[in-house]
Amino acid sequence: MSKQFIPKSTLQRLPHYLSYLKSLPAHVSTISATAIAEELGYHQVQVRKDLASVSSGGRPKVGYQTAALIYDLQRYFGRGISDNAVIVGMGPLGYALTLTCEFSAFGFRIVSAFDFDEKVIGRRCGEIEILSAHRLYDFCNAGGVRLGVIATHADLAQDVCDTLTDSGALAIWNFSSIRLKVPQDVLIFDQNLTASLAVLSAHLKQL
Amino acid sequence: MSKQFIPKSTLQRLPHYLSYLKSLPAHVSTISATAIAEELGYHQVQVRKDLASVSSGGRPKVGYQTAALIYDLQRYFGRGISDNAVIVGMGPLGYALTLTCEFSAFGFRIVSAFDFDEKVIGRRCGEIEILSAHRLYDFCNAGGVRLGVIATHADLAQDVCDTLTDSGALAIWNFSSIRLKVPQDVLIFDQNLTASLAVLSAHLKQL
DNA sequence: CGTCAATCGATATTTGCGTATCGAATCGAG
DNA sequence: CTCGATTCGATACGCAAATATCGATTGACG
Repeated sequence: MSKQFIPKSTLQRLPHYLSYLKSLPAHVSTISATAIAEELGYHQVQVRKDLASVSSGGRPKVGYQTAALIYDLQRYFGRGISDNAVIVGMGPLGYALTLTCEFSAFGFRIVSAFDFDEKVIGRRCGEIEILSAHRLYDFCNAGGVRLGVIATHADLAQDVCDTLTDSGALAIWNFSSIRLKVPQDVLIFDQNLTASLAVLSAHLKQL
Repeated sequence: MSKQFIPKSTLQRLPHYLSYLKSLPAHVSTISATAIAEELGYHQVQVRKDLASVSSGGRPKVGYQTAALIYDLQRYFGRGISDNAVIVGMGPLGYALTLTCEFSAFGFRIVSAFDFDEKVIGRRCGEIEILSAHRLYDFCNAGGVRLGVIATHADLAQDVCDTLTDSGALAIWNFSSIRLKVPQDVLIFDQNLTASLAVLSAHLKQL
């Protein structure tokens, strides 16, 4: 188990391991990297490396202890105090994200949602109340919000982003189609659906 | 302009160039790679390489012709006949994707949406009719569907995927959290929101 | 007309990540 | 107890993409 830097690509695979391990029947107490790789379509060496970064190792000829792996993975993601998060832009996409993403499994707590549209302000999305986006700055400043999810239109995204980072947000999950400018210490994670369509489109055209 | 293989990472940046160029005032007739890189936060060499893959080059001391670049980019994505696409799983996420993704800008046409839930079958999402997922196979077979968007729960995803590929789909845009197994010639593009949360969570924890 | 600065495009170099290889450890069978 | 099969983990290699470097071209200006 190395507590150091874990590459992004590894981090993205870890949830796959976790959900796969949890899907195993209870009597499977150990599992080999070979078996995991086979099932998930990864390379066995990659599986060993990935698991080594969060867990304390397996035994030759036996494999890894399923329960210990699950424990280590869950601890890695869930550990520590929950990070407060807000979501801005409660159109269909913001609405869907709020309802379907498992924020809590990764140590996040959605504390509020914001929108500019008077028609949705005051309504609820699940347990979350939708507030006016004009209250965003004050709210974040007071609540120690660390993650901001941006699901607004492109033309509002940079403003919202500035508000979030100015009020102390340290990471932005950006669903808008533009590149956000942020201070150096803020992590931007782009989830640009437009870019994905570009890849798919190009792939089909060049067949 | 190289008509050859364009790497995935480049393809994902191309839409950014396009939307930035379109946002420029009309009187900006030429622009340098340096300026674009500055604005979008890329490296200038990377911008030149990226643009070289779809456009026919700029001139030293002047830069690229804005209009020509926009034309080339749009032609690259929009060219050819529209590819038919279907979306399966009309929960909040499928609903949001259908309404907000600019499928048409990338040569896709959403021909239908599917769900397993009797309560939503028969309803409409924008101009799209929601059909029973049991009709998926026949529909795709008849309609020459090339792209399938999977926004179902994880436990249904593999079944849906099999149906899609069996009926001729060549690319899958996968929003479920599991790894799909597909024939070799089918492209899977994973848009795993869970994996993104993992990266964000890990980043905040290791501060 | 000649010089300088800006910019492009081609060719290295570097870096990050995936993959292969190999020795060491462990368990089971004979 | 010994041998062989399996699996782990460390090191070495390879590839693809990002970045650096450099010469070539163009326009501006004196």
